[in-house]
Formats: sequence, structure tokens, C-alpha cells
Amino acid sequence: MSRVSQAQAEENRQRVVETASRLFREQGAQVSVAELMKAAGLTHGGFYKQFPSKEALFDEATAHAFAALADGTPGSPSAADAPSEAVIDAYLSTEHRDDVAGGCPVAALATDIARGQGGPASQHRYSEGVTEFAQRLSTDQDDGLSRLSTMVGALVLARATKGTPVSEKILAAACEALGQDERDRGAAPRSGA
Amino acid sequence: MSRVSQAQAEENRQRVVETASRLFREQGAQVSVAELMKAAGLTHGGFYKQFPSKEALFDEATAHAFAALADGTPGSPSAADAPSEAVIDAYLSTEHRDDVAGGCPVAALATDIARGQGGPASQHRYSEGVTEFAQRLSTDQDDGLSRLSTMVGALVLARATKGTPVSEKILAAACEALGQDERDRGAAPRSGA
DNA sequence: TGTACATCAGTGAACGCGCGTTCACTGATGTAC
DNA sequence: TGTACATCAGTGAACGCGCGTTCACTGATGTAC
Repeated sequence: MSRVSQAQAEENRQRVVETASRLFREQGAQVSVAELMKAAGLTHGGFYKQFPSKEALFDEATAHAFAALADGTPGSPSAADAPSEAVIDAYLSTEHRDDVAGGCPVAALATDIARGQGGPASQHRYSEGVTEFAQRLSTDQDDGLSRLSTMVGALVLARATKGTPVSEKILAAACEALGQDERDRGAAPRSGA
Repeated sequence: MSRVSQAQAEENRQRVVETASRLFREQGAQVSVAELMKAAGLTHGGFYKQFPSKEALFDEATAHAFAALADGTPGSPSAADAPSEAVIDAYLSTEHRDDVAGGCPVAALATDIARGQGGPASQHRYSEGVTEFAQRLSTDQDDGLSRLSTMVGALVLARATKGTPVSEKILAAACEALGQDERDRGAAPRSGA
């Protein structure tokens, strides 16, 4: 292949970032550079022509995932303007549970960020993302942080218990609890019950 | 040192399991065997006299952490019989947030378990642990799963955002939300407000 | 517009390093008498 | 109880392997004229 047009190079670079964004969410920061590049259809040797280090790619991939989240929860009604109710339903669906790679980076990257994988840039973007997401879930009486905690906790637990009956129960319980909160606040209940 | 008494050997083995239980919670399954053994005061060569593989130790360390959880939430009022309220307060404290190694394995190991680190034994024990913990938080009207989701979500998010102001806000918001749930159910509120 | 050449994105082999695991060895422990 | 010896927990060096990173090389791209 050797040299490639500037446009093609930029496209390749973007593909690496997108691929990394998915694989890091799915498998964590420990995915290898070789695996990352192969998944993007390239060989690992060229990596350092585009990125100064693996950590730098992690930071960029994190930013990419959060940019997608800001537009609308990935894999859900795309949704800065969608009602919280629809966002919550999509968030707590088995589809979202099963789509770690394309799913919410707040849930997928929490542990990696807490353990200090990636640089300060990732950590900062992560905290910013948490605040943004909570704001989308907020109401006049609530800053959205506890609802976000319930959603993230339920998703993380449902993923860790996937394959056992409790996994679906967790999603349902969280869904119901958040629906009840809606009712308490006078909004429309999620179901007719 | 060479050979050591059977009692000493068993004590050493237990120390490795306990150390691993802490380090795996803190840093995940990627901690090296050498690091694990060094932290337990041994050299890495002897590891395979006691464990068939690193994964087997992960499984045993997971079981160990959950056994401690069953006795009482680690680092909290030790507590199969403690009121949910006290358990929740301790769970959502900054002390628990800052003590990943000694803290709740449901929160600390969720991502590692979801990503399939450790064998089926760990996954099974994890799901069991989730069910047990939820039961301790349950009431006549609630199976405890949504409250557990809120607690785990808040802890995980507070850890990932540690160092930014939102970290403490998350713990406070979850605490308040769970306190309000208490009130809704007719139990004593957490504060006088 | 066409030609000559410098650039540089991508390749694939190689680097040192730390990983999980194995092994020959040690010498106090545990046992047989 | 005392002696002789087999056992085996722990040591430290070594194994192959895959990691993150580097580098000489390639040849189409982009540019200077």
C-alpha cells in the first residue's frame, strides 16, 4: 500500500479512533495496539504515525465516545431533546446491555477511568460527561445524579450478571423505580398500571 | 527459607488469597502474579505450589471477598442484622469510595466479571452475591434490586469522578434519593428535614 | 499541462520488557523405626 | 525419646510469548518548475 492520500489517511485515522472507542468500551484499556489496528484494517506498525502513544488514543477514543453521547444516547432515540422517559427505557433495555461497544461510555469506562487508565484528559472528559448526562435527566427538583446512578448501576450489574435470571430483573426493577419517581413528581407514568 | 510447616504454608496461602482479594478489587484482574506474591511477602516462583493458575486465584479471591460481604459490608457496621439505613450510609460514604481494595466486591469487580476475567466460578459467585445483597436491602414491597443499582452506580461513578466536585455530589444525591424512598415507604427518614 | 522529485502513510521485522508458567534446587519439616 | 531420611513449600533463574514502541523501507501522493 505504502503512501496514501491525505484524505484517505485522515479517514483511516478516524476509523482507528472509532474502532478504539468501541473496543475500549467493550474490553477496557488493555486491548492491544495490534488488535486495535487490525480491527481498523491496518497493520500495527503505522500506529505511531498517527498517535504519540496508546494512552493518547485512549484519551481521543474516550472523547469520541462522549461526543456521540452528547448528541444522543448511543443505540437509543437520538436524544438531546427526547423525553427522559424514552432515554431511560432505551438505557435499561437488554439491547443496550448487550451492546457494550456501542453503548454508554459512562457505564462502560467507569472502572477504567477510576483505575487511572488513560490520562488526565480522559478523567476530565469523563467527569464532564457525567455532569452533562445528569443534566439531561434533571428536573426542577432533581439534579439527575441519583437517577443517573440508578441507570448506570443497573446497566453495569445487568452486564455482570448476564446469563442469569437476575440480570433482566435488575433492568426491570430499575425501570420501575425510575418510573415511580416520575409519578411521584407528577409526570406521566411509564405504564398504565 | 525453603520448607515451611504445614500450618505456616496454609497461613501463607490464606495471605495470598486475602492480598489478591484486595488487589484484584483495586486494580482488576490484570495485577501480575509477581506483584500479588510480593504484596503477600513471597516470591512468585512458589505460586503454582498453591494455585493451578492465576485465574483460579481470581476465582478464590472473588469468593473470599463475597464471603466477607455476606458477613457484613466491608468497612461498615458489620451488618447482616444492621438496618438498611446504616448500611446505605456507610456504603455511600467517602471512606468507602476511597477504600476500593477493602470495599464492596459487587461494585469493584462488576466490570472485570462482565468482561469475563476469571472463570465461570467467579461469574456464578458474583450473581449470587448480587442477589444476596439485594435481599438484605429488600422490603415487603421491594426486592432491593433498584436500591442496589443506585448504590453501586453512585459508588462507581463517585470513584470514577473522584477529585472533581461532582464525586461528592453523586454520593449525596444517591443518599438523599434512597432516604426519600425510605420515607415513601413509611420508614423513619434519615434526617430531620 | 507535463515532468522530476521530495514527502510521508503504511508495512513488517525487530527492540527490550514483563507477563504467566515451569523447573532444578534447598533445607526445615514430618515420619518411620 | 532419638535418629535417618523422604517430603515438599518456597526460591530464583529460565521458558516462550505478546506487549508497546521503533525503524528501515516502499511507492503513490503532492509539489516545484
